[in-house]
Amino acid sequence: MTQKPASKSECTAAMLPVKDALEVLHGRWTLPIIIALRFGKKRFREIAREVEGITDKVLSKELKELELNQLVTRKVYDSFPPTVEYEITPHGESLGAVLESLRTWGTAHRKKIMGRK
Amino acid sequence: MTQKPASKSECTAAMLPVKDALEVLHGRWTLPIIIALRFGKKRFREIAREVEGITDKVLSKELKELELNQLVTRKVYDSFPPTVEYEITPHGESLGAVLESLRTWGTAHRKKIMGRK
DNA sequence: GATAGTGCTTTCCTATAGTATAGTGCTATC
DNA sequence: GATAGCACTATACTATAGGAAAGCACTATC
Repeated sequence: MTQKPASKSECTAAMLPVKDALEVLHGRWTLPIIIALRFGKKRFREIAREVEGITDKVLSKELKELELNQLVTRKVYDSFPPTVEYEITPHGESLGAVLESLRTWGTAHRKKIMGRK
Repeated sequence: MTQKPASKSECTAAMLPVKDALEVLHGRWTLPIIIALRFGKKRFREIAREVEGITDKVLSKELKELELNQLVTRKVYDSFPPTVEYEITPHGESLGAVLESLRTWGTAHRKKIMGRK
């Protein structure tokens, strides 16, 4: 699909939203967290346990970012030991299609590059 | 779409290829380069001019990575002033669908977060 | 009354990505 | 014969992501 003469503005326009999306998905932890939450709402400690290797500091930071991006909501029940629930938003759920296409391509890529598995 | 009990292995399996795909797409420059090449084969200097801000060193490194990932091919014509042509492979082209879904989601995200534009 | 669990925050440190700048061997042009 | 273009490579720096470890206010349990 080799197209038109390719002006700079065309490239930029084509790229901006893609860049936005990738900025949301980038880091090492964003994805594992989102995927964990796609299986149902969870508390801080639960996420920390499921996303192995992450430190509290980083998890806390990532969750803040996800909240800013309106991908998850944070509900605080101020009970005796603090209870905070994180839940994915509809907007977060809408990442499903993106994840699916990444998964499809990633699978093909993996076969291509690594031969198998 | 809140699903099953969510075992660790399920999450991992769901994630691996997605992670692979994101690893290919990550960095600041990969995408601009790929998009530039989707408009047609180009020489080193042409890419350098189109992807503004990139330095030669980084471009050279990124192109090597893309070649390793079999997303672009490198053809050297050993003429008087060196001529090297980079062209996207079919596998590289197959990123189109991914890019498209990233673009779609990114557009929605942009509207949601920034209010407009 | 010591211990453990909760959801964080703080400090300090390292690794990696990216930047800036210059240089190389060669040629064609002025 | 100076300059500029080509496709790189080299060196040395900065910025950002993330890691390790501890602390905090609080409570329920032993």
